[in-house]
Amino acid sequence: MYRDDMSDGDRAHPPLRKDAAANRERLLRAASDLFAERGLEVTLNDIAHHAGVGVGTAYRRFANKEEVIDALLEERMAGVEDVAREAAADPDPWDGVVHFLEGALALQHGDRGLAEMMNNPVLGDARVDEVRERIAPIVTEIVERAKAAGVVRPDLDQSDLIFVQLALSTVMERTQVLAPDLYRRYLALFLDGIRTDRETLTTLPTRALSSQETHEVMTRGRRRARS
Amino acid sequence: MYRDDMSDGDRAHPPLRKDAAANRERLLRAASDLFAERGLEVTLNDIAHHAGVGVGTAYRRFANKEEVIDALLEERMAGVEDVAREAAADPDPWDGVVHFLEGALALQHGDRGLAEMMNNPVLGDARVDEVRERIAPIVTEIVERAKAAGVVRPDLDQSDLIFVQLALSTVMERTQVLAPDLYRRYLALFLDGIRTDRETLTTLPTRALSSQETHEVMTRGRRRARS
DNA sequence: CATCAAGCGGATATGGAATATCCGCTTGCC
DNA sequence: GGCAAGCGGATATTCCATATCCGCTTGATG
Repeated sequence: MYRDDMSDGDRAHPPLRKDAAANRERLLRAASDLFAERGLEVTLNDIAHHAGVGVGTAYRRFANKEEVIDALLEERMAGVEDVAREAAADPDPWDGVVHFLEGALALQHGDRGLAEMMNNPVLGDARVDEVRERIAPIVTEIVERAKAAGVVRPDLDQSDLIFVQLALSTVMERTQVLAPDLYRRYLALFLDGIRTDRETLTTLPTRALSSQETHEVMTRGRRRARS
Repeated sequence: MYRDDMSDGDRAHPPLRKDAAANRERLLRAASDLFAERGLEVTLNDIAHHAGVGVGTAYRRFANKEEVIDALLEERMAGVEDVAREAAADPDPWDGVVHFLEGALALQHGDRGLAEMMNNPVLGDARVDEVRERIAPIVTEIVERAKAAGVVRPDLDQSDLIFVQLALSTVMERTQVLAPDLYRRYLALFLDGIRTDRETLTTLPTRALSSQETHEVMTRGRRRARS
């Protein structure tokens, strides 16, 4: 199985006219912005508008939204893979674990679309799944190495990092506006729960939210009602 | 005996005919089932069908879905309040903390609608908010008591229980089908991160998911695509 | 047991939102 | 200068949830 040899969408088509190619780029950049900012729910019409081109142009270049997502987000997921590799390569096994979680979450922090992609089993099916499968063994390696070094509890499992990441991403999403870094507080708590070194407590990196703020976060959601 | 004048929702209405009152009950029971099972996204039409009555009947009794939700879920939220009170009354301050988290999550575990209600700031506005405000001080008490007793880390905050609950509810929802109890594993990890007693590790209550299972969970979501 | 308002069912109208197309006009390219 | 390629964006299409309407049925009442 080889990677797509042609640089990008050119395939067997006659090359795009200069203006058309430029518009394609503007569309991709607009999509990138919007996905990061608002998540994958933006419409192709939104993207066209944001790019300053007509809807028709958008639909002439991309059959549908998934095609745009695929074009953009496989590369983003590959970024997660890089983080995992870096983490696995970290000389200190414990730092590796921390590095992976912090890195993966930081990426999602800057890109809501990526977060949705990673944590929702919905869009951008095939290619993203493939990346996920490439990442899994690296995570296993990170965890096994830390266990072997005795720095994490022996009953920790590779899948635990995935689910903790999932859990924290929810906190992240929900507090993104009011307290964008709050998720790091809970990451720290979790890390203190998996370390073998039980002597010291990590200093929590973020202050907790006040009652008032908590109430606001749990109350004013921006996620649209289904109804 | 008869003549239950304005005891509940009747207001200034003449009392319902016997069959109509029965249907109203069936509708509420059906709604309760469906909310618990499928969450708040079910339609009033769904509810009517499940209750074995026509759609018209449903709309004659309830102006819209929110009215049904309000009728049912304020009481469910009150259940959470009870759990908080029990927890605050637990003789052991540490057990109180555990009790609250386990209890709140267990309630959500059996009722998807309740989970959505608690964690989504969307539907059933006014009354649920009010309950939330009644719960907040109890949670504060639980946490403060535990801190005073020295059983949890001093930098723990009342709001932390809320956000941990939020984080875990995501795991719970995502694994409900394949591994309904998995969330308890992560609850245990968090608890180990919160305790002051750093000598022992809690035995994790649930086995971790295999790679295969993890992949399945992260892949086959049932949450509808926005697209 | 006759009467009739209250209640019922469910086909269907309404509304809204996202997706996708069409067509008259413009523009890069040879 | 000619014309295929490209463009804009109004609009058709699809889908789905919400809500209504109306001819038929039924419980309550005298």
